[in-house]
This record gives sequence, structure tokens and C-alpha cells, in this order.
Amino acid sequence: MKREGEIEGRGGLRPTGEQQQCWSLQPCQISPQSWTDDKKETMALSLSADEEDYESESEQQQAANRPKPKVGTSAAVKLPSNRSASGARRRRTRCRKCEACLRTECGECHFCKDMKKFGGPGRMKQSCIMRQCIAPVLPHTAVCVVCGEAGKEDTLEEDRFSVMLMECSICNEIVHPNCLKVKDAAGVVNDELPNCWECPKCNYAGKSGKQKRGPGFKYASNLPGSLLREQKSIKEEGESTSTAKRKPERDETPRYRPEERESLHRQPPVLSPSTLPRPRPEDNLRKKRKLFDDDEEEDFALRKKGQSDEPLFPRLLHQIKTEDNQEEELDVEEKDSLYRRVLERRSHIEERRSHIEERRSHIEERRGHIEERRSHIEERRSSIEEFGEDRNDEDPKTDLPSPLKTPLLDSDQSHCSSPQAGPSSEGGSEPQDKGPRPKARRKRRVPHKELSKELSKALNQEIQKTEDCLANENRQPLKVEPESENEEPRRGFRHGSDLGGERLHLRTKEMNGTPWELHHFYPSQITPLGFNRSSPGTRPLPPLSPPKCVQMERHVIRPPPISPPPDRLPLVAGKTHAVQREIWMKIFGHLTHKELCVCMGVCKTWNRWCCDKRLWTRIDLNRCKSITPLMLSGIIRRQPLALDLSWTNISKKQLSWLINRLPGLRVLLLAGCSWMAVSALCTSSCPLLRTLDVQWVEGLKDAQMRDLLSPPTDNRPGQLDNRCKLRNVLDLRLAGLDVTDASLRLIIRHMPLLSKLDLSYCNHVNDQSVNLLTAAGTTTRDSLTEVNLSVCNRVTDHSLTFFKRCGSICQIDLRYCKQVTKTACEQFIAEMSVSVQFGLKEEKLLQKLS
DNA sequence: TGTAACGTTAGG
DNA sequence: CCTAACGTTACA
Repeated sequence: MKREGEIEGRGGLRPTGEQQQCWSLQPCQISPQSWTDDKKETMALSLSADEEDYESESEQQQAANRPKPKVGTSAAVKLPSNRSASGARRRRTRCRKCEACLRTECGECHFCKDMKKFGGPGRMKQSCIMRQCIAPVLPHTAVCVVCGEAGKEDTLEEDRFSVMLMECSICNEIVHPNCLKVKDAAGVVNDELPNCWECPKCNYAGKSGKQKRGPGFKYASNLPGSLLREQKSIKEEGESTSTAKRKPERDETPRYRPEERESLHRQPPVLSPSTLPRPRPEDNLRKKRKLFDDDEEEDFALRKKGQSDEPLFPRLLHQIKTEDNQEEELDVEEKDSLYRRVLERRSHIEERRSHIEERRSHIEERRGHIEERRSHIEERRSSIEEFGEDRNDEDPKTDLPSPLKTPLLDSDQSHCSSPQAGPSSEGGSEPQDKGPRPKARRKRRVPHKELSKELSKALNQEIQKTEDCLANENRQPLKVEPESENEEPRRGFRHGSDLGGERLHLRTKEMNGTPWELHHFYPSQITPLGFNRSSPGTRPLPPLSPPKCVQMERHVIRPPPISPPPDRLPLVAGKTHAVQREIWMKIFGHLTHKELCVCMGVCKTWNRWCCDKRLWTRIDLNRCKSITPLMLSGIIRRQPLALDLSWTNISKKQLSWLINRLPGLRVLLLAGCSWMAVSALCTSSCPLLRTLDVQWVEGLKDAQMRDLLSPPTDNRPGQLDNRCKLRNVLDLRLAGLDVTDASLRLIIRHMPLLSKLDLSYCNHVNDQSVNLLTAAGTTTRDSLTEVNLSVCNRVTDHSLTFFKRCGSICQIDLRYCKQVTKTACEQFIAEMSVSVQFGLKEEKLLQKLS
């Protein structure tokens, strides 16, 4: 019943011209301007609640300019005593219960500033942005147009719906559903607004009114902190929210229900349900549902988004929350889109944050390198001393502030873990607690501006020397492709560095790590609220805009140190700790990455030990919203074998840069990334890659698959290799891609070792595809051990006969394949039992019994 | 198209 | 009566 893209201004009710004709009980006025909205099926309707006794001069004047509505057959009934007469819309009022209503005015927003109490002229007469009611209610004086009584939902526990007042968003009539004569016709409840529906009369007449919104939308959408802007932009960009455009997409790609999601071992994103029935007149009256449960709502909002002050979000959640299954199914799409909007907003903020962070860390990095260079000189002077020194010796705790307490980290933490972090935190319209932070940050930066040009020039030279020096020493590239040099970091450096930060120098040097490494390794820390894991089934924001990685090129990478780490922990007076490094390593092996990061802050030796790549074989940045250069360098330093960058908005450049520096990478997970990013694999070689996960990569189709599998375009000397870049891939995950047999042919040809293939949710995959994979002469016929074809609706029972040809097949996942029957699976088991014993682990999930 | 303005309503 | 602010129009 809800359709996307219907967010509109506070004007709310906007009947179409057609409706307007049937709509005639009250004089209504259509402004000329509103006709332009007609295309969007919207037409402004100026209605006063009691127009019969309200005819202001201005209104009368205006009326002359407006097209007059056609008056219906029935005479306009003036019901001065009954303000709920059809056509006259009751103004809604605050619910006084919702999160927004319970807030106090922010005093900072546009409207607050206008208020007299905040020293403004008081002309705008609008509610504080932060207080715009989520669930505006009918006024207490509203009564049923039929029986003239008020809503009685409070008095009756049972079937409250029939006795509560419902306002039709089309004809504006307020009635008790029970008081309606036509009982078998369907009313469609608008679950975005309390007591709002499309009444049976209007619904039966096929009128489609726009849904009323609560107050606040008109303005909120244009002010900082509003998600509505994003909604709007979504609507505009590619029309992704329009049902018209979504429908074909829906037909192409199999979608699934939330409950199915759980049962699949991988969790692809929530997409639209395959069917989204638009409520039709013949539908029965919707079951009433719990619309506004504040507690639950708040709780949910907190869980999903953090303690946001953004008023829209709880509203969005209303839409998500439903009680009956049918509704739930309907809402998946809505939920998806809503979350996308939320996520989009969030990612935007994250992006900006990370940008700031990047600049700051860049400065840190450079500082660190200057220091490192110094320490290199020191090292040459007395390498023994270098190894012998204990951190405490050279840097007593009294001098070195705890990393957690450095301003930088303070601010990092405030970034990352602030429960306030959220869409609304950006625009400065945030109330109360938001104030000090930006100011504090600005304060820190004040001295930066005092940097003299000469000083910065000298520093830059120093940095350059350091970089050169390191480049020579480490035989590893220190700078990434310098082609897109950007002045931004330099500026940032000039204005943004704090030369007095000797402590920072020390810290950077001592830790040989970055703030990120030490404290931000994990997404749960990086992203506010640990949002990354909270909604496993939700498709995160498609990486529309890759992170701003302009600084990346300039970001210096510290490779793993060449000199072996000390075998024992140096103590004071040249003594060493009794426990050997390898023992420590065993202990560290039991720690989480987060804990390792803490350990890295303990001392220099631990710092090096904890960076041992054995402890970091798998780095998981799944759903980490922004991948910063510091993270990239952290990854390089640890040289993981497995890297999970799924659902991140990593850019092509970043990924390309990474892969080229991770020659030993075995597992690369890029689910849900953009094709733009994934295309980095086309030009880079990762010969040892065993697992490649590109499921749900947007825009990855046959043509892209061809690029991915064709020999590298990179023809640098020594890299000339006509073989497929991914020739050693054993495990390929293509779930949710629009790939056809053309891609499968390429895979068969170029991935001779392919053992596990995930084609779930691939709508184009059919029996012929299975035939290809198992055809005589293909390597996949014998190499395939696990094939996932779940939710491939074109696959039928026939595929099972093809699988009989597979020599090594151990698992065939045909769950949720509509055309695959249980009988066929059983038959497969029976026929295979001659050579191999198979069993059904789940319905249509065939597994070899060992 | 976005925003300022304002008449008027709702609640107390 | 007051204040708050909804829903609309006018205008830049």
C-alpha cells in the first residue's frame, strides 16, 4: 500500500484532478502552482478546516486566480457544526508522545531562531526542526462524520480499529470504520500517519490519493539533518524509487523473503520482495495494527541508528514495523529503501568524517615519517641500543600521554562512537549536546594556521627526504600512483599540522602504528553504533560515491619492518624478559584484533609483535563504511591472507592499490561493492587468489565478467602473462549477479580449479547453465565440489541429472528453487547411491555423506 | 524549486 | 485569552 517516492511536502493531501471532481462537498481551491504538480499526481489543495465560516480577504482574492473545482452532483453541504465534513481537512496536531514531541527546542535551527523566545521576529511560526512530530494526530475535537462521536479506541480493547476515527487521505472524511455503510469494501490504512486511510468509498472508486504526511516534512527536507533530501535525491537519481522502474528490476532478479534469508548460509541483501501487491479495491479491510508504540520505536531506533535526533527515522521505523505477515512482506521493499536512505545519509557523513580523518591522519603519518627518519639515523648510530631500549626508558609514561587520551584520539572516538553520530549530526541544526565538539576541533586547529610558510616548506622537504629514504630502504613502494596529486593534503598539512606535537612524534614513532591501527581497526569501532552488523540482511548503501581518496596517493605506507622483531622483551638495564617471543605470539594468538590493537599500544616490542602477520591472516572490514588510507596502510602492513571488504564503498583506486601490495592474498571478499571498485581486479594480478566473492556487486554482468576474466591489461615488463588473472580461484561467489551462460563459459575456460561456485539468486542461471558446467571436456565437471543454486528460479529438476556427471560434487544447494522438486532430489540421492551416498541436509540441499 | 510568510487552528 | 504551529500561498 505504501509506494515509494511519495514523500512530499507538508502540504499533505493532494488529490488528483480526477479525484477532485468527485470531491466536491466543499469549496476547494487549487492554486495555479499546484497544477504543475499534476504530473506527479499531486495537486495542492487548499482546504481550511472550516471554510464555510472562514473566508479571509486574501483567500477570496486568491480564489479568483485559481481554477475552481468542479462541484459534484450533490450540493455542497455546509455543516458548520460538523467540521469533519467531507472535503474539509482537519488540521492535525502533535501527538505529544513521540520522541520528537518530547524534545525541547534546539534553539539552533532555522525555526527556533525565528521564534521570539530565541530572539527572532516570530514570523515563520514553525515548529523546531527537531520537534517535528512523528505521528501527528487528529485533534481532540475531531468526530465521526456519520455518528458525530469522537474516536473510542481508548474505551474498547477489542477491535479498536472499527471504533477509532479514521481520516481519509483522499476525501478527508473522518469516520469510524464501523459507521460506514459499505462494509465489504476495502479501506487502505496508511501506516505512516495515525488514523489515516483511504476510505472504502474512495478506494472503491479507484482513487489514489497521495498519502498524508505528518507535519514537518516540508521544511525538514530542506534543512540540514534531514533525510528527506536524500529521499528526494534518490527519487531523482535514476528514479530508483519509482515503482514503475522498480518493477522490471523486480522481475529480473529473484528476491526473497526475510525468513528465507535466515536460512541461507550467506546473507545477501534485502531487496524487494518478488511480489508487491498494490492494494486493490477488492482487498479486504486491513487489519488494524500497532502503529505507534513509542517504547518499541525508540528502542528500535536506538538499536538501528543510535540515539539520533533525526525525527524522520522513527517515522521510517513505523513503516517497517508491522504485525501481520502480509504487511511484513510488503514492507521489505519499503524497509530496504528507507534503510538505504538512512544509510546513504550516514555514509555521506561518514565520508566527510573520514575525509577529515584522512587529512588529519595524513598529517600524522608525515609527522611519523619525519620522526621515523630521525629514528633511522638513530638506528644506524646504535642498532643495539635500538633493540635494547624499552619504551619506558626512552619514553616514560609521564611524558607520553596514553594514546587514548590524545586529542586526536579523543576526537576520533567522538566521531566513531558518539551515539549522536547520525544523519542529523552534520548540519549544525543539532540541538544541545552537539555544540562543543566542532568548536573544540576548530580550536585545536587554530595554531595550525600560524605555521609559517618557511616552516612548512622545510617540513615538506623533510618529508620528501623521509619518503625517499624509506623508499630506498624498504624496496616497497611508498607512494601510490602519484598521477593525481592533490593539493588538499599539502594545504591540510600547512594549516592543519601542529608542530608543537612532540608527543605525537614520539607516539607515532613508538607505536610504529597509526591511530587507526591502534584503536580503530574494526568496523564496529569505525562506524558509529556498530551498524555494520546490526542489519545483516539489509543491503547497505550501494557505494554510490566512492570514498574520497584523493589523499591516498600521497599516503605513505610503512611496510612491515625488515629487521626481525626482538625475540625477547627488552627490560631496563639491558636485561630481557624470560618469556620468548614465540610464547608471546601464542598468547597473542588468542586475542581478538581489537585486543591486539590495545596491546600494540603497550610498548614498541609488543607493537611489532602484535603486527605479526600470523595474527592478522584475516582482516574483516565488512560493512565498514569508509575505507581510509590509514586503514589501507594498516592492511598492507599486516599482509593478510584473507581480506573482507564486503559492502564497503572502497574505490577502484584503493582496491587496485591494495591488491598490488598484497601479493599473497588468498581470499578477497568484495560482496556488495561497486563494479567500479571491483574492476580494479581487471588491471591487477593476484595470482594466488583462491576465493573471490563478488556477489551482489552492482553492475557486474557478462561484459564485466569478461573484463574480469580476460588476461591482464597491464603489460609491464615481468607482468606479461596471458593467463587469466584469476586462474587459481577455487571458490567463486557470484550470488545475485545478472550473469548468463556467457559468463559461465568464461569461468569454465579460465578457472580450471574452480571447486565452489555460488550462483544463488542468479536469475539467468538455468538448466542449460548446469549443463555447461558439467559438460564433457570441461574442467569444472570434475573440479566442482559445491554448487549453490539456491533461489535460481529457472533451475529445474533436470539440472539434477546433469549433476550426476560431476565426479567430485559434494554439495548442491537447490533451496528455494521453485522448479526443483523434493522428489527429484530424492531420486538423485537414490540414483547416486550406487557410487556416492548423498543426503538431504535441508529440503533441496543435497550433501554428500562422508 | 525552495523558502519566507502568515492566516488560522489546536490546545491549554 | 494565550502560545504553538499547521498548511497553505507568495515570492525570489
